[in-house]
Amino acid sequence: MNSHDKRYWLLKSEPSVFGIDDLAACPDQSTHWDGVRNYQARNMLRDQMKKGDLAFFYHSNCKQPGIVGLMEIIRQGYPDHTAFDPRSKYHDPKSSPEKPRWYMVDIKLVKKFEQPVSLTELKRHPQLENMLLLKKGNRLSVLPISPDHWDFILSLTQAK
DNA sequence: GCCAACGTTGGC
DNA sequence: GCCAACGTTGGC
Repeated sequence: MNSHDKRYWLLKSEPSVFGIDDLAACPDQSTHWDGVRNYQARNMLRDQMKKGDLAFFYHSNCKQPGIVGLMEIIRQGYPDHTAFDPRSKYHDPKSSPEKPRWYMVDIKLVKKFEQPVSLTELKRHPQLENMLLLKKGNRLSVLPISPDHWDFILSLTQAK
Protein backbone atom coordinates (compact mmCIF):
# COMPACT_ATOMS: atom_id res chain seq x y z
CA MET A 1 0.00 0.00 0.00
CA ASN A 2 0.96 3.58 -0.46
CA SER A 3 1.67 5.57 2.61
CA HIS A 4 1.13 8.96 1.05
CA ASP A 5 -2.24 10.61 0.74
CA LYS A 6 -3.79 9.97 -2.58
CA ARG A 7 -3.91 12.93 -4.90
CA TYR A 8 -6.33 13.66 -7.69
CA TRP A 9 -5.55 14.97 -11.15
CA LEU A 10 -6.99 15.82 -14.50
CA LEU A 11 -5.16 14.91 -17.68
CA LYS A 12 -6.15 16.40 -21.00
CA SER A 13 -5.89 14.76 -24.35
CA GLU A 14 -7.32 15.48 -27.75
CA PRO A 15 -9.45 12.50 -28.74
CA SER A 16 -8.32 12.89 -32.35
CA VAL A 17 -4.80 12.18 -31.09
CA PHE A 18 -5.44 9.85 -28.18
CA GLY A 19 -8.89 9.38 -26.69
CA ILE A 20 -10.25 7.20 -23.95
CA ASP A 21 -11.17 4.50 -26.45
CA ASP A 22 -7.56 4.37 -27.55
CA LEU A 23 -6.59 3.79 -23.94
CA ALA A 24 -9.24 1.11 -23.59
CA ALA A 25 -7.70 -0.64 -26.60
CA CYS A 26 -4.19 -0.67 -25.13
CA PRO A 27 -2.80 -3.92 -23.75
CA ASP A 28 -3.88 -4.10 -20.13
CA GLN A 29 -5.72 -0.80 -20.78
CA SER A 30 -2.52 0.89 -19.79
CA THR A 31 0.14 3.07 -21.41
CA HIS A 32 2.48 5.98 -20.81
CA TRP A 33 1.18 9.53 -20.86
CA ASP A 34 3.69 11.11 -23.21
CA GLY A 35 4.09 14.37 -25.06
CA VAL A 36 3.64 16.87 -22.24
CA ARG A 37 5.80 19.83 -23.23
CA ASN A 38 4.97 22.47 -20.67
CA TYR A 39 7.20 23.10 -17.68
CA GLN A 40 4.47 23.55 -15.11
CA ALA A 41 2.78 20.36 -16.22
CA ARG A 42 6.15 18.62 -16.36
CA ASN A 43 6.88 19.56 -12.78
CA MET A 44 3.65 17.99 -11.60
CA LEU A 45 4.28 14.80 -13.57
CA ARG A 46 7.83 14.59 -12.29
CA ASP A 47 7.50 15.72 -8.70
CA GLN A 48 3.98 15.32 -7.45
CA MET A 49 2.19 12.51 -9.18
CA LYS A 50 2.55 9.24 -7.33
CA LYS A 51 1.63 5.67 -7.95
CA GLY A 52 -1.90 5.09 -6.74
CA ASP A 53 -3.11 8.62 -7.51
CA LEU A 54 -6.24 8.92 -9.60
CA ALA A 55 -6.83 11.14 -12.60
CA PHE A 56 -9.76 12.16 -14.74
CA PHE A 57 -9.40 11.68 -18.47
CA TYR A 58 -10.44 14.91 -20.19
CA HIS A 59 -11.16 15.25 -23.88
CA SER A 60 -10.07 18.66 -25.12
CA ASN A 61 -10.24 20.51 -28.41
CA CYS A 62 -13.11 18.47 -29.72
CA LYS A 63 -16.81 18.63 -30.30
CA GLN A 64 -17.78 17.47 -26.81
CA PRO A 65 -15.07 18.58 -24.40
CA GLY A 66 -15.42 17.03 -20.98
CA ILE A 67 -14.42 14.36 -18.50
CA VAL A 68 -14.91 10.93 -19.99
CA GLY A 69 -13.40 8.53 -17.50
CA LEU A 70 -10.88 7.93 -14.80
CA MET A 71 -7.44 6.42 -14.58
CA GLU A 72 -4.93 5.34 -12.00
CA ILE A 73 -1.30 6.37 -11.99
CA ILE A 74 0.60 3.10 -12.01
CA ARG A 75 4.11 4.43 -12.41
CA GLN A 76 5.38 7.76 -11.19
CA GLY A 77 7.33 10.27 -13.26
CA TYR A 78 10.23 9.12 -15.42
CA PRO A 79 11.90 10.58 -18.51
CA ASP A 80 9.69 10.91 -21.60
CA HIS A 81 11.63 8.94 -24.19
CA THR A 82 9.63 10.31 -27.10
CA ALA A 83 11.69 13.48 -26.67
CA PHE A 84 14.81 11.52 -27.64
CA ASP A 85 13.37 10.16 -30.87
CA PRO A 86 14.04 12.39 -33.90
CA ARG A 87 11.12 10.79 -35.74
CA SER A 88 8.64 11.51 -32.97
CA LYS A 89 6.46 14.57 -33.20
CA TYR A 90 7.37 15.12 -29.57
CA HIS A 91 11.08 15.15 -30.33
CA ASP A 92 13.07 17.76 -28.42
CA PRO A 93 16.78 17.90 -29.27
CA LYS A 94 17.42 19.69 -26.01
CA SER A 95 16.35 16.65 -24.04
CA SER A 96 18.66 13.67 -23.69
CA PRO A 97 18.72 10.48 -21.63
CA GLU A 98 21.58 12.00 -19.63
CA LYS A 99 19.69 15.25 -19.09
CA PRO A 100 16.01 14.59 -19.63
CA ARG A 101 13.88 17.69 -19.95
CA TRP A 102 10.44 16.06 -20.15
CA TYR A 103 8.71 13.46 -18.01
CA MET A 104 5.76 11.12 -18.23
CA VAL A 105 3.84 8.72 -16.02
CA ASP A 106 2.18 5.39 -16.72
CA ILE A 107 -1.56 5.22 -16.35
CA LYS A 108 -4.22 2.54 -16.45
CA LEU A 109 -7.86 2.92 -17.30
CA VAL A 110 -10.09 2.38 -14.29
CA LYS A 111 -13.43 3.35 -15.74
CA LYS A 112 -14.93 4.89 -18.81
CA PHE A 113 -17.99 6.85 -17.76
CA GLU A 114 -21.22 5.78 -19.32
CA GLN A 115 -22.21 9.38 -18.93
CA PRO A 116 -19.33 11.78 -19.57
CA VAL A 117 -19.38 15.05 -17.66
CA SER A 118 -19.28 17.74 -20.31
CA LEU A 119 -17.51 21.04 -19.87
CA THR A 120 -20.88 22.73 -20.14
CA GLU A 121 -22.17 20.70 -17.24
CA LEU A 122 -19.07 21.37 -15.12
CA LYS A 123 -19.66 25.08 -15.61
CA ARG A 124 -23.24 24.77 -14.49
CA HIS A 125 -22.36 23.85 -10.91
CA PRO A 126 -21.49 26.62 -8.46
CA GLN A 127 -19.64 24.03 -6.38
CA LEU A 128 -17.04 23.87 -9.13
CA GLU A 129 -16.68 27.53 -9.91
CA ASN A 130 -13.10 27.80 -8.73
CA MET A 131 -11.91 24.62 -10.35
CA LEU A 132 -8.64 25.29 -12.17
CA LEU A 133 -10.01 23.75 -15.34
CA LEU A 134 -12.69 26.41 -15.48
CA LYS A 135 -10.44 29.37 -14.85
CA LYS A 136 -10.17 31.75 -17.71
CA GLY A 137 -7.24 31.18 -19.98
CA ASN A 138 -6.25 27.91 -18.41
CA ARG A 139 -4.32 25.78 -20.86
CA LEU A 140 -2.41 23.37 -18.65
CA SER A 141 -2.79 19.77 -19.73
CA VAL A 142 -2.08 18.48 -16.23
CA LEU A 143 -4.14 19.89 -13.37
CA PRO A 144 -4.60 19.00 -9.71
CA ILE A 145 -8.17 18.43 -8.51
CA SER A 146 -9.26 18.96 -4.93
CA PRO A 147 -10.80 15.97 -3.14
CA ASP A 148 -14.07 17.88 -2.81
CA HIS A 149 -14.25 18.58 -6.51
CA TRP A 150 -13.24 15.03 -7.28
CA ASP A 151 -16.06 13.58 -5.19
CA PHE A 152 -18.59 16.01 -6.53
CA ILE A 153 -17.72 15.28 -10.15
CA LEU A 154 -17.83 11.56 -9.50
CA SER A 155 -21.30 11.96 -8.06
CA LEU A 156 -22.37 13.61 -11.31
CA THR A 157 -21.41 10.52 -13.27
CA GLN A 158 -23.80 8.48 -11.17
CA ALA A 159 -26.71 10.79 -11.75
CA LYS A 160 -29.44 9.35 -13.86
C1' DG B 1 -11.96 29.01 -38.88
C1' DC B 2 -11.67 32.63 -35.32
C1' DC B 3 -9.46 34.48 -31.61
C1' DA B 4 -8.27 35.16 -26.57
C1' DA B 5 -4.99 33.79 -23.52
C1' DC B 6 -1.38 32.08 -22.62
C1' DG B 7 4.04 30.26 -23.15
C1' DT B 8 8.49 30.56 -25.59
C1' DT B 9 12.10 32.69 -28.20
C1' DG B 10 15.55 35.79 -29.16
C1' DG B 11 17.30 40.49 -30.17
C1' DC B 12 18.77 44.26 -27.68
C1' DG C 1 15.86 41.86 -17.87
C1' DC C 2 12.57 43.74 -21.25
C1' DC C 3 9.36 42.94 -24.67
C1' DA C 4 7.78 42.16 -29.48
C1' DA C 5 6.99 38.48 -32.40
C1' DC C 6 5.62 34.14 -32.84
C1' DG C 7 3.61 29.53 -31.69
C1' DT C 8 0.16 26.80 -29.18
C1' DT C 9 -4.05 25.68 -26.75
C1' DG C 10 -8.68 25.03 -26.79
C1' DG C 11 -13.50 26.77 -26.54
C1' DC C 12 -16.74 28.36 -29.54
